[in-house]
Amino acid sequence: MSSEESSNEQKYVIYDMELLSKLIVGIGEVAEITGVPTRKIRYWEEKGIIKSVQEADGSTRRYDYVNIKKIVLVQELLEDGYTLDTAAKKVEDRIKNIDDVFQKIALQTLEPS
DNA sequence: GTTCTCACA
DNA sequence: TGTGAGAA
Repeated sequence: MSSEESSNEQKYVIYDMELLSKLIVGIGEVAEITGVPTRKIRYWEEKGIIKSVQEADGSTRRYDYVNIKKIVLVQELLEDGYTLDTAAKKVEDRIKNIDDVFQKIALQTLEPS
């Protein structure tokens, strides 16, 4: 999705957050789907910019919705010429901002004064 | 298929 | 910043 392939493609929007938050896939599938090689994913994790959730017995890395999203975002920023560190920082900031917004919304709607 | 580490670009 | 290769 480089630039302006805007109109005719109909996209599916997943709005079942409950299900979305439970999507956890292995590194192989993440690599295949996102186009980021497993080697690079491990490298990023080693750098601390993403983290995998580990099941007790298995040794294979598995990634949840948030981290898969990070992988995609970081990759886009890298393609735009950012360094890995700055890309990671921008991703963290964006996620934090979004979290803050929904935190405020949640507080306002769940605890109306 | 996955893991790690060392070395190299 | 990322890969290759070998070994487990």
